[in-house]
Amino acid sequence: MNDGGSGGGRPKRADARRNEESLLEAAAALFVTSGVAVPVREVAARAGVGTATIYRHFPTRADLIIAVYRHQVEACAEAGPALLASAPTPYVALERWIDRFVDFLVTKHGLADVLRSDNAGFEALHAHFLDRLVPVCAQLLAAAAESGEIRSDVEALQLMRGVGNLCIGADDDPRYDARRLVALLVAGLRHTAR
Amino acid sequence: MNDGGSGGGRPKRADARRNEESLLEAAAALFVTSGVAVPVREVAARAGVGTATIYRHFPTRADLIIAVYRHQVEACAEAGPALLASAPTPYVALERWIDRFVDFLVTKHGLADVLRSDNAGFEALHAHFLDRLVPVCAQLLAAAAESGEIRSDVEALQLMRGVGNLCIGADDDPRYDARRLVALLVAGLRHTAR
DNA sequence: GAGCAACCGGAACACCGTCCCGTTTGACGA
DNA sequence: TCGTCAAACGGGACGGTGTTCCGGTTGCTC
Repeated sequence: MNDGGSGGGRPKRADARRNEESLLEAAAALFVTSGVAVPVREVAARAGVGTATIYRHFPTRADLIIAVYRHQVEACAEAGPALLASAPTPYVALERWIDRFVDFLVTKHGLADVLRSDNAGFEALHAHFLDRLVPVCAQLLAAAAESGEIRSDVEALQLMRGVGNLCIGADDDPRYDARRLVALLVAGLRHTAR
Repeated sequence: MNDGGSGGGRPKRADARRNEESLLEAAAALFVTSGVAVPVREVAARAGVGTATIYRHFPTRADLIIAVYRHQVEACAEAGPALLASAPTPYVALERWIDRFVDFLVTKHGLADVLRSDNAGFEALHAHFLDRLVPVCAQLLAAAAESGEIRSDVEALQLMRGVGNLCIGADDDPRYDARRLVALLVAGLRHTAR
């Protein structure tokens, strides 16, 4: 999104890059304490910039969220093939990868809440996250299907959205165990006992 | 909540009852077209009353939603025992009842979106809906567990919330099939093939 | 028909996201 | 080193939404 200044065509101004960094830092901190829906003004205030600046760097809230969690999503995506290689069976790899994805969602207050919506301007967020992760999930699903462990008529996108939805509200109600329900959902993929 | 006037202690004034009716009617209509998150002013305007009036009758949005859907929730609750009696096995009854619950959620735009939140003032809504439906669900679960069809370590509250969550955003994305995922979740309750 | 309390409507307030405009400041060439 | 100018900035203005307050109105009762 930005370039350090070495190669590119039109390097950003130094203060602009500094502000972008400040905003990312402030957002990351506030996301932890107040959730991803924290008011724009708060992020701007904490970063020591004006409200307009945040829009200049991150036109929508989704852009900010993407930027903050980009590397974590990347790590999750890369974990897919690794798990497939290391786990005893593809199904186990799928289980573990989904578990990791759940971890990612649950530890970010309210991330799942916002991941769901298509209607808002969150399509960008949706697009980025899913574009990166759905293929990984699809690979795991295909492997597990081919090994005969699970049914083959469920698409990765569906599964991911289902998992995402199940994680909504997971962190503000101790009686609700998202991980448990996700495990149930994944178990539902297996061929039923008959 | 109100009394027609026959039995009770302190009958409401006629205009108040008229307004409450108007509000319910307006809300029901707008919920269908604009979802349950329709602005308060719109409901008030359509009912031909002031904004304060809506707060007088329904202090929170949850109260309004409860009032609008009260009889449908009731019908759903009553369907539980009926299905248990008519279905071939308790598990099938559970399947059908859950399906009915999903119908209820999906046909109301955005109802599930709001059903999830504990943080807001939606606890009342949560409380009412769940208080009424969880016991029914628990009964079905217990019956299916006793007949040996499903595992017995999943609580009704968990299942209901999971189903509710899976229904979020079901009506604004044709590629997302909540019913399908819920079926998967319910299938996950069965004992795994080994 | 009069009095009173319940009730009403709309304006006022608070909060949030978004956009605009006058000002500042970093980068670069002279 | 210094002047120039576009990029970037900040804070305030705007529109929309939920919530509350207050003066006026209206139904009920005696």
